Amino acid sequence: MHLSSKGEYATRALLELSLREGSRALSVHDLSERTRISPKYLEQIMMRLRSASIVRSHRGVNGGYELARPSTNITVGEVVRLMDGPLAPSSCASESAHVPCPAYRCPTEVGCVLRGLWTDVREAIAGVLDRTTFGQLAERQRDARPVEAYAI
Amino acid sequence: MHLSSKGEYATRALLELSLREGSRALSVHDLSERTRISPKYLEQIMMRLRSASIVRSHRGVNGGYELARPSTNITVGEVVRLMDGPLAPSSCASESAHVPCPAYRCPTEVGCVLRGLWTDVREAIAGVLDRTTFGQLAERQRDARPVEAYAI
DNA sequence: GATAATTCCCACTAAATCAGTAGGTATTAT
DNA sequence: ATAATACCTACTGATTTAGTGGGAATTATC
Repeated sequence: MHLSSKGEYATRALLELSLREGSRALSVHDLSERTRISPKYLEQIMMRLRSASIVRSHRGVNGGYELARPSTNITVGEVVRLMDGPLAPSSCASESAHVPCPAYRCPTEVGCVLRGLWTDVREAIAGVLDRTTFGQLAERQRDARPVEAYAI
Repeated sequence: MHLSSKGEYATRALLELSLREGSRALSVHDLSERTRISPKYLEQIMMRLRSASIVRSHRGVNGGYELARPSTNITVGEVVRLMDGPLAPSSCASESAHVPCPAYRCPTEVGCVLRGLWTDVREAIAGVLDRTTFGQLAERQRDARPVEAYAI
């Protein structure tokens, strides 16, 4: 049930952008230093977020990326689905990319106990990720003690 | 967040064994026909379940596999962890295989908002899978309308 | 004791996915 | 004009996935 690095990096990058919402766009170069993600890899991730209209970009000098919508209107679930595919553990339980079960004890899918189980898991995951926005994460981060306050 | 085929097949095989709990052991050959899983692949899966003491085996003619414990005492979470590794989406949120975060905004892990999020997801998944036993699944299956009753 | 059914065990593989890297083009502020 | 940026496509090496294959050991039955 592991998230890919794309999923993890995309959330990191978007949290960073959410924390500086309102200020000017951040270049991949700067964003990669702040998030410690390889710049060329991050570039691909940002392009994918752009084509999904989660961020928008400006080219040329002083260009970069910024959120395309308010951070309170971008859910983690949306981003994880974009980078890693459906949340469901089995495609028979997926809403976004449903594929019917093989016939094993599941002829009509209604009443298949395994499908029921995977659906419960899907809903548990979606319950967390679809209700959490980057606005909330940024708020939690600001409420926490600042990073510098920790002894390392 | 997709389950591997090993995880899915192991649950299918164990559900099948749970439905016939008490009767004599089932060979890989028979089990593979009932679950529609390639026999050689299923063999590997059953061996792994055996070395984890979830099933036990008998060799020779009329040999096969049966549950090593009552089905009410085998959770889906245990099986999924065995076949697919930790439930947590990120290893920083794993109980069973914890690996510290990279330093990004998470110097001591306490108060890291992303870790908090992945921990919430892990708990949501574990909340379903660790509370569901194969005994329950078998019961649900028996309560459902029998497969033959469906029009196909 | 032979035979056939079975688990056990190890090696191999083709395909897919992952996690990037490389290099060039287009755009734009200065 | 220049330099900083995003845009785009292709490539790659490592790992994982989803199996297959073949033979040795064990055991019930004849």
